[in-house]
Amino acid sequence: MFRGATSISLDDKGRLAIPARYRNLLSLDCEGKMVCTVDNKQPCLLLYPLPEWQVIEQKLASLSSMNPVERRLQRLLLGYAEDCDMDKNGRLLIAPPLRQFANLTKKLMLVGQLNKFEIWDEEVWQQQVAEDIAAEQAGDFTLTDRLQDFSL
Amino acid sequence: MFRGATSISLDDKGRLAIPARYRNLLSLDCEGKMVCTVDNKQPCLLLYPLPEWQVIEQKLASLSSMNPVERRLQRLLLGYAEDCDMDKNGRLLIAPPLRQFANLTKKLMLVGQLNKFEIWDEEVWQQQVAEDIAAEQAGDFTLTDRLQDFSL
DNA sequence: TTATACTCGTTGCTCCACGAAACATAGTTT
DNA sequence: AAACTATGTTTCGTGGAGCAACGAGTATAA
Repeated sequence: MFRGATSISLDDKGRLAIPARYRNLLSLDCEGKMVCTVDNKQPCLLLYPLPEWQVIEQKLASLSSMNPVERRLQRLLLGYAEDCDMDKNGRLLIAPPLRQFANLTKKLMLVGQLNKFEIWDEEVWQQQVAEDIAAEQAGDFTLTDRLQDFSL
Repeated sequence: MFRGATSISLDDKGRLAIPARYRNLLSLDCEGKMVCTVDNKQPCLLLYPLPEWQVIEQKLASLSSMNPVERRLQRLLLGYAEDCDMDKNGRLLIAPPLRQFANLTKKLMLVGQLNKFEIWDEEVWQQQVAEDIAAEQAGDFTLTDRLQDFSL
């Protein structure tokens, strides 16, 4: 699956060129069809190959639109969701609302996260990483059940 | 199904041009026949393809007209419901009472929510989204059972 | 170590499709 | 019959998709 972080620049139309090393896999996996939406906790975008996205959509569909909290999640994730298809040059267009949400300007980071990518503005990404490292090294976390059994 | 938010302007007759990418699906799904009504929780409109609406109508019919809360829901949704058919140019007319309910003026947002669309005045939508994001990022929510297992 | 070839990322340009607004026609009501 | 409303048509402008070329960085070989 997808790993690694790449620095990429948007062109003046807001298009993002997928690194060559991911293109074959994406063509096979989903014919270049992907869905981009926002992360509900962080100022970054999430980019799913279509099959992966459909799983998410299923989950969202099962939420109750009468419950305000669940409705809010639906509104955010579905409202921002956009189909993004790779063009013949391996690029995809990021819609203006999404760019605005993640503060994307010129340089961004495309970060492989197994079944999806995260898309960060490069500056925001640098900051985020710095904070994460500081927190880990300070031992600033509460051990959850799942981390108990986690060995690297 | 339907996803993504699009900014659209009403023409001076109160007509709304459905984005081209939805038109084929809508033609196949319901021959352009849709039903528009109000949302009971938010100042926005709900736009259902006819088959989807018929499901809703069934559910509404099954509510008790003796229970004041259920009765009120029936009155609102059924009272405002209007048939909206796409014309030959992929546009549909929003009746004045509906426009008034959602404060629609010139610019609106058409938001795909799986089996239906939401229609918001653009300014109101911006505000709503800003609130939703703030609430999510602040961790300001009560975990429901369904959200416990929700992973993106 | 240096030179050459190739791949990949970036940018500029052109063409076409879609959306917005204005205009035109038909139908209805008083 | 006149005016108003609803529906259909046309035109224009903007923005997105495709195409091509340039440049930087890397690998390979002499």
